[in-house]
Amino acid sequence: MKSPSHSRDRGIPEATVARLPLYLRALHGMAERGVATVSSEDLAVAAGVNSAKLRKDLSHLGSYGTRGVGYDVEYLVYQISRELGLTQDWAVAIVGVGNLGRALANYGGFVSRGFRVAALLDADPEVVGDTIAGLNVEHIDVLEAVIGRRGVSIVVLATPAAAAQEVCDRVVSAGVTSILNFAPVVLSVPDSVDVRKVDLSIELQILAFHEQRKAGGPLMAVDSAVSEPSEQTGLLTGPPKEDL
Amino acid sequence: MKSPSHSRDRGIPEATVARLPLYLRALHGMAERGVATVSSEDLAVAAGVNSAKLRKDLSHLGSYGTRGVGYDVEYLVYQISRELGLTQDWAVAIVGVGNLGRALANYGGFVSRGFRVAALLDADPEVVGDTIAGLNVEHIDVLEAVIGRRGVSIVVLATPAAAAQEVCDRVVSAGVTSILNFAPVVLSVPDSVDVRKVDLSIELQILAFHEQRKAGGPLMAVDSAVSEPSEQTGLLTGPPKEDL
DNA sequence: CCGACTTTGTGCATCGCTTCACAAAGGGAT
DNA sequence: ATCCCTTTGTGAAGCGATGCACAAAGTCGG
Repeated sequence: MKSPSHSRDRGIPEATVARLPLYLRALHGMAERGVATVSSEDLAVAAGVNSAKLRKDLSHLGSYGTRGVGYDVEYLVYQISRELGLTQDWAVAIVGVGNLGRALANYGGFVSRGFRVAALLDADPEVVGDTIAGLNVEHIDVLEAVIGRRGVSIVVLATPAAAAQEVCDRVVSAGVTSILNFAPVVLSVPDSVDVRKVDLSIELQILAFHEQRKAGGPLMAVDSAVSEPSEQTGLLTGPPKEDL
Repeated sequence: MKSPSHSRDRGIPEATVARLPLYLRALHGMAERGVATVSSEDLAVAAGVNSAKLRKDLSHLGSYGTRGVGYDVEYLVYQISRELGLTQDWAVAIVGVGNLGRALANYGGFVSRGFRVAALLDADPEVVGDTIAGLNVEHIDVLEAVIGRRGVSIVVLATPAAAAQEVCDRVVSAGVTSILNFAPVVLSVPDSVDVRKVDLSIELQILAFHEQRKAGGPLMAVDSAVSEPSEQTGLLTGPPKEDL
């Protein structure tokens, strides 16, 4: 399920799927502002893409535009939502209630459309029993039961790196086939399971690469950056845990 | 700087750059376990990629392998680190100290290699003055001063969506050209500025899409999706037009 | 009803990334 | 030194994504 484009994906390219949420967000904003119809050009600008690309993307869903006019905002919202599977409610479980897990649990946009946090799980007895964002934190022991009984189909992994693969295995055994992984490890899963990863340090490193290029190009002076410890930054004590 | 591949990038493709951190992480793990040399095959497995791809990626940095033997782990770590610009220290400022900002500030892997949190900034007087991960939270008013004086070259945006563009503009004016954006908005910046975005809800929506496909495939009852435009769309406002 | 104008949907050329497959290069044994 | 084995580095084919450019299709004013 990792492969770029599926045989029977009804021909919706992966690259298009990745952009649909972007269009959807832009459309929601427009709907709220009372915009009734929008041209591919305007929507493309709002989503930060090329208008030809946008039209081609939308054409994969069907012909939902009107030539000479544009797209009906509400209708398009519905069509994209349906295509993305947001017309139903997805039960999500968050495993690992460290700093990040807490942040995710409190993340409003989570619940907003299509997703519902159905469980918070952690191995640490210290946090089990806490209430976060109105949810009780349960012990990881009940993982399988929770997944089964509450119909969890998407699991968010926010555990320390060391625990991620083990939890992942259990989650997969329990029948979950969609995982969003925040732990900095390469998870190994069967082909039938979809894993998407969000990795802060990778993003920073990519930025650093380009930044270095920029600095080295024009007129690289002194590599500043390290110069002054400046005020209180010097006493950055070791952070609590390796937990993300 | 958004363009996929730069003319004078010394020819390192963007796709390759995005994988180098992955290789680096795998190599660090191996170095810690005392592995001296590694073959492209083994490293590829550890990083979750195809071995031919890995070799081609590494070949963009130079010929650092030994035929018949493999790659020297430590040497390769150094070469990749240098290429990514991790041999210097990058000062990072985190703007927006909500749940996510806090989690990021406490993220250990942050400081570990090449990156140093140099400032935490927020607009809310309630949190300004707090100490998080050993750092004092300062008011957003001093943004420009902090960026200038502490040599901040990478800014992490963890503000609410509504504030993101404004903060972004200020950050860019202050001379920052690398931004990691967690706010769910499309930032508009000059071409010379690199923006990478991390967007939880987009990732979830992509997972939902594939999950829906999986559910609809094997033996889903209804399915719809394919054949006809389906009439139940009526519950949303009427489509601009219908039929054929 | 017509003609000018707008905007969609898409064929096509192009581009960059992936993957295969293999020659070239090194190590080690005899 | 020679042969065999391993593994790298890369030419070339294949594949999907991008963006241009335009015909088709629709709107609107007269």
